Amino acid sequence: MALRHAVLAALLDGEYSGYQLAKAFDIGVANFWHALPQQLYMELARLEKDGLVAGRQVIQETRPNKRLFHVTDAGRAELERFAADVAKPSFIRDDLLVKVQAADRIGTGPVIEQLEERASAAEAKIELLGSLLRQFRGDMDEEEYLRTGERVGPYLTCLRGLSFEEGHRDWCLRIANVLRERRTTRAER
Amino acid sequence: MALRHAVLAALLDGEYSGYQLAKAFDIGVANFWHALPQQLYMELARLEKDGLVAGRQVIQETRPNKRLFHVTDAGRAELERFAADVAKPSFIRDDLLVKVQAADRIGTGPVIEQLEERASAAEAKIELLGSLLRQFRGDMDEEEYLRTGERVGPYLTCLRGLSFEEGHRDWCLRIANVLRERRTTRAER
DNA sequence: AGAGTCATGTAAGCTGTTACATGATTCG
DNA sequence: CGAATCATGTAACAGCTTACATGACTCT
Repeated sequence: MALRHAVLAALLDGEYSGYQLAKAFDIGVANFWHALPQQLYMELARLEKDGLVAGRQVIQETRPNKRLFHVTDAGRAELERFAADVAKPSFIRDDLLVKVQAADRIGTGPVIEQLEERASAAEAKIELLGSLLRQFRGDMDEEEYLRTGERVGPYLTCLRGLSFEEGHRDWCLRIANVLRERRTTRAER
Repeated sequence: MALRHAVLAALLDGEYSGYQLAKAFDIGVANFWHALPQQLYMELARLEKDGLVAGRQVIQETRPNKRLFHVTDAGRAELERFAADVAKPSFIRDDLLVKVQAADRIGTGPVIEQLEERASAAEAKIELLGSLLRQFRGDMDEEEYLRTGERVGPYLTCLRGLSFEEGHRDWCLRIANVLRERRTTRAER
């Protein structure tokens, strides 16, 4: 059970509905965990049953009703326990890298295109994370915020996301160039 | 079915047994896909049944017998098809980042320790990848190898792995320092 | 003598994805 | 008027992890 702790950690800063959580898992939380909305609804139900989160119904008139969840003391204790035991190594799974591994044994055209699309997507995410980080730290500069800010957890994970996306973008562009040049060279032979 | 293509891509460069593949999935292939040996044995059986790989028995005297697999023409065609259709976005799942997200709401001691262990592990992987890359390119320098080398796919994915590990190491060390300084500051209050 | 490597699998259980299901409101 | 947003779930299926099972050889 691993999604469980990601949900608890994401829910530490206030009340969220399943729907809002799903959006968080698409932006900031995506830097350390990926999950689909269906999974979140199921996990929230399980967490509530186990007493690690509690929800309250909010009746809305112009919108469907929703349930807002927060972490209970038992939930915080569970996170504490989780933080202390050994972490599994992180792992990557990426279709595009599989394609690159095969790149010079198959047609490179579509792979080059996808590398460039990925680079654009990474660029967009970089900008998104940049503004998220600016929002977090307000008027402070980064060093000051990291020393004195109230809540730095989400800031730190976004920093990792930012560096990941930058590395990803640079690699995609470089590899796209390498493959394109190799294609030209071959065509000339 | 996603592991399937990772196995095909890893198997492009010759014959491997399940056991050898498992080791590859622990080093170079780990840069784009993670899988346990059990999964590989199962996947190889399925791939063989579907005619995408073929295996031949090798009888050994001082070692248990083994089966060496290679990609068939049908397998190569399947990879080609795979490379052309849209790639799912890559995603990360990392326990340690979950802990960092929660960091200033729980005890940071164990998290700092784990960050430093991770940094060492990343460092070890960086060295491993460095020597792998040197082995690949022989006497050539990187640019020359990327322009003229016979088979650059595995080199390119290792480059991504290298940059990922470097980013990971740097982040771990920086975050460990940030959390440690915040702890000291709090203790002084 | 004990640990590690070589070598291959099965089975149970847990996790994650895809497809299905519904329906009002708001924005362009 | 169509698309996106808000809002929550169920069910079937596919994929992954953990535990079990075996056994010889080599290195320290």
